[in-house]
Amino acid sequence: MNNNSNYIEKLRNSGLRPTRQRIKICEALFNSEDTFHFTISDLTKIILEKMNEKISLATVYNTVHAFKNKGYLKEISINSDKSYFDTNITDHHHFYDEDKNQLIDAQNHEIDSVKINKNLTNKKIKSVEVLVRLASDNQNQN
Amino acid sequence: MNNNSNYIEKLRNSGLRPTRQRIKICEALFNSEDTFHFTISDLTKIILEKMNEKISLATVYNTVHAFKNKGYLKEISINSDKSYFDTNITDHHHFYDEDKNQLIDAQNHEIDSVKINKNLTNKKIKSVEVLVRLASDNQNQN
DNA sequence: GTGTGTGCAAAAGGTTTGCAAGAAA
DNA sequence: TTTCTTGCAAACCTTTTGCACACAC
Repeated sequence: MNNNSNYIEKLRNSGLRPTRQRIKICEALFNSEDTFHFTISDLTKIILEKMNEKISLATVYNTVHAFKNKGYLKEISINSDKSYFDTNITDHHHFYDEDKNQLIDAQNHEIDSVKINKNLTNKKIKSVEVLVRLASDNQNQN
Repeated sequence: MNNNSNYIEKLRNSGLRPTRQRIKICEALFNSEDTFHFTISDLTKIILEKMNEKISLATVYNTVHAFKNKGYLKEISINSDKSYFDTNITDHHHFYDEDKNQLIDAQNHEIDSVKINKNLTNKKIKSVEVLVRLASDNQNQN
């Protein structure tokens, strides 16, 4: 795993000291090819159970918010239960399966880009987020 | 204000007993022509300050959720701070002004309907929500 | 009278904060 | 040695819950 030297550099370049905890969190978040969604408690659990390391909640919050501010993570609004974060920082939309409580990245072709026809004087569009909620089709149950 | 008899009927038709508290909450929410957005604490404050009536938090939560389940209110996801509700229950999208922390209903023509190109076996689309985040344009500040 | 709704206070959950001890520069 | 970071516990806020009392029917 010489990824760690990349993380150290990445952190340093962002003005964040490469501490043991932050490097672990980088490993948990960015070692996989696949992007994924998580809550703070998911992440804490992953680090504790899969990586055998205990990082205090305050530090996890701290680091996740720092990463979000640096643009390494995106926050997603699904409901007000908790905050969900996404390691996929490209512009993309989401499907939310309400039966399985599962958030799914939409592929580019699955949701056409949204046209905004509004006069935005002195304002700019920061983001356009589409959330498509899905539920089982009762007319066609099985 | 003979609106109250409408509210009483509306409540009764929904299987909700028309209590003093529920009628007050109806007045607070539905007396105006204009739709609006609110949090539970907003609503509690409005009832307390503008209508001089104290309704316990538990009852406000209770009633707002009952109204949401009956389809008289919609819940909106902006962030995970708190739940926002909308008295506009038609299909519509939102702009969120991050400078003013203000949520604005999009007019139908302002956001074109979103095309979903996904194979949804045994699933149906429950809702499509677009949230456009706005911020001040720094290239054109004033 | 019976069943539902209300109000209070306590509890629960997620998130933030203050501060002393520890690590990085 | 200076500055930033961590960890813990306490605090905070929103939301939910349990239960006795009150109200609608």
